[in-house]
This record gives sequence, C-alpha cells and structure tokens, in this order.
Amino acid sequence: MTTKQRILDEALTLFSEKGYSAVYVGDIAEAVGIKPPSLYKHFKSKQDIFNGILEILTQDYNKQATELQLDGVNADKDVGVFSAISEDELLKMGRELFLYMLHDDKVRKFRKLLTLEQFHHWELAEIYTKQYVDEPLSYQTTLFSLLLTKGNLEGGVPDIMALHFYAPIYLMLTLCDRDAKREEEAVQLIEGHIRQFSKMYGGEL
Amino acid sequence: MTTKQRILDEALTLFSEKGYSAVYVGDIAEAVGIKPPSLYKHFKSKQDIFNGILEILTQDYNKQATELQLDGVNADKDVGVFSAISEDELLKMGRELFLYMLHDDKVRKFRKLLTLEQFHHWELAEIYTKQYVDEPLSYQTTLFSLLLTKGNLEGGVPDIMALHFYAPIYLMLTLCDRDAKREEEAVQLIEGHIRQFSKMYGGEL
DNA sequence: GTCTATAAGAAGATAGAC
DNA sequence: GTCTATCTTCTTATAGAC
Repeated sequence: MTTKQRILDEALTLFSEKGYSAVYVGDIAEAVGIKPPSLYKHFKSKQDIFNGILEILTQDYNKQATELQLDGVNADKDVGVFSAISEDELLKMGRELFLYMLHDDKVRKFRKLLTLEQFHHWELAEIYTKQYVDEPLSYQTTLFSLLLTKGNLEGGVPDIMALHFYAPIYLMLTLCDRDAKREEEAVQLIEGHIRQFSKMYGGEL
Repeated sequence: MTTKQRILDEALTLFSEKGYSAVYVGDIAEAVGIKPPSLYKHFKSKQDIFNGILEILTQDYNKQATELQLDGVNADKDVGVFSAISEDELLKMGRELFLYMLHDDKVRKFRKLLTLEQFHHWELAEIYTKQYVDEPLSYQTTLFSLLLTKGNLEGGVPDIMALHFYAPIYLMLTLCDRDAKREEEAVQLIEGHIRQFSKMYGGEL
C-alpha cells in the first residue's frame, strides 16, 4: 500500500469518528507514522485529503451498486433470483444487507463520515440520502412490485412495503453505529421483523 | 431574554448545524451581537457553553417525556385513550409524533447536535439512543402490548409491531433533517405506512 | 519522500479600562 | 457587562536540507 493510500485510509478512520474539523493534519500524520509536512508531498491541503477520500468512496459505492444491482434500476434483473422467494430467502437478504453495511469497514466509515458532515455540506447530504434512503427504497420498491405482479406477495403497495422492509434495518444500522454492543439484539429484531413482514405480506411464502 | 440565554440559543443553532469544533467562540459572539471576550462573563469556556446547552435540553426532554408520557413507563396510562383506537387515531398519533419532532425548534436542533457529536462523546450517543430508539420503542411496545390484550390489534408481537410502526417515522425524520424540502413526501409516506400498518394488524379497526 | 525549522494566521482565553 | 488590547497555544502550511 502506497503512502498516499495509507494517508487516505487513516484520514478516513479519523474523519469518520471525529468529523472533519476536529481532526488535525498532525493526527493524520501521526496515524500514518510520518511528520505533518510530509503529507503535503501527497496532498496539497487537508481539504484535498478529504476530497480524495470522497472520490474513492463514491467510486467504490457506484461500483458495488452496479455489481450488486442495488441501484434500483436493475432490480428487475433480480426477479429471476427472487421470483420464487421464500421467507428464509427474504430473511437472508435482510440480514446480509444489514451485516454488510454494518461490518464492511469502508462502507461503515463512509456512512459515519456522511453522518457527521451531512448538515455542513449540501453535497454530502445528497450522497447520504441517495445511498441510505432513495436507492435502497427504490430497489426494493421495484423488487416488491415485481413480486406482487407474480402473486408471490400480496396485500400491499410496493413503496410502502419497501419502507416497511427497509426502515427497521436502517434504524438498527444507525443504532449499531453508535453502540456496537447492540448488534446481536439488532439482528434478532431484524429477523423477527422480517418473519412478521413475510407473514403479513406473504402470499405463497 | 437574558444575554446568557441568548448565548445558549445562538450556540445551539450553530452547534446543531456545524458541530462543536467547527463553531468558533467568535461565531457565537457575532450571532449574539457581542464581542468574544464578553462571552466569558457568562461562561467560563466554550465547553461550558456546550455543557449548558446539554443540561437545559436534557431537562426539557425529561420534562416533555413525563408530560407526554413518552417514556415507556407510563404507556399503560394511555390505554384509556387508545383502547378504542381507530385507524384515524393511529394515523394522527404517528403524524403528530413526526411533525412535532421535526418542527419543534429545540427538539430538532438538539437531535442534530446529537447526530453530529454521537461518535465523539459516549454520553451523547447514549442520549441519542435513549431519545430516538429505546424510549419510543419501549413506549409503543407497551402500548401495542395492551392493545393486543384488549383484542384491538392482533397478529403481531408487540416489540416487532413497535419497530414496524416507529422505524419508518424515524427514517423520514432523519431524511427531513437533511432536506426540509422532502417533508410533504415524507408525511404522505408515513400516512400510507400507517394505513397499511393498521390494515395488517387491525383487528376491529 | 521524509525530515527540521519556521512562518502565518486562527482560535480560545485573559487583563483591565469604561 | 461590554469593550479594546493582548497573550498563548494550536493549526495549517511552506522552505529547504538530506
């Protein structure tokens, strides 16, 4: 790993815990194991480091979203996978979505960074909303819409169903970001939630 | 309003938007309309101002929680009110909870402050979790539990029902904190959510 | 590319006049 | 209780040797 990458890495860790303005370039340098002036051979300013982090993580997200087809546009491609969805599969989908977002280091740190900077920078608020509200809901709306058409699920309106399915996962995610000790409890609540969800909406489930 | 109160007021506004370390004592002084050194006649330090805000808002919350019986301990007292709950009443309850938390100036600013400082200070994370996860869920769990006993609602487990009811409200709240323009859309989604909720769980509704 | 030395300015806080 | 002047420390950033 190059020094430049290590700077971005350590800076992300620090920014995600303390926020941009509470992190000093000296902190970043110390975490990397160099002296502050050396940072300026790799980045022209503190803001430049922050922008570098943002660029990489946005790219990572877009790549993942395309690959995992979480961008809502490609949900119809997943119907093949989910057309015969069972309660266990729905449960697995929810639990894995939750645990991935919670445990993946870059994803978690980026979310925390966005959380801390969302009221400061309009662009960061937009990224947060896109990644944690609009695209998850959009994806699941499409998915449930298709499952309703197929008669696999019934009794609901797709966008409300998406909200019902996703909101508890989101709530537990923000809870565990504050307090990792509550992960087990969160997983159990999510599992109970999805079982109830599939019981209520499940046609042939 | 005393100068001391105005300082706390303006400081809260600034802290809730930019976070503690991005707000300078000069910013607070300017907002109040005095010079920075004058602040130190009222508070001994910047941190002291922050602590003063915290103390008042925590008191406010505890008072409101007791009055509105939102602390989960007193939910059983509300059963009288809700024992004959209708879909419209459930809808009103959800919408008013949402709009109060969103529009009340102190509540909103305190929540934003907690959002920005939650990863920094363990105590603030605890306050956030208490106010926006544990107590709302605890209150509603008790409430739904009692309504289930009375046969007013059916088909669910109380703590999962509470999560189903509250999580979408919480999601929309954090969304509108980032982007006030989405309030109308959020209210409509919450209304659709609660109608679906009462359709699914409603026994005699 | 990393270091030491250092500049330049910002930020928190105090002293003392009014 | 507010002000001007000032202090100290912190913070970002640059210069220039190695």
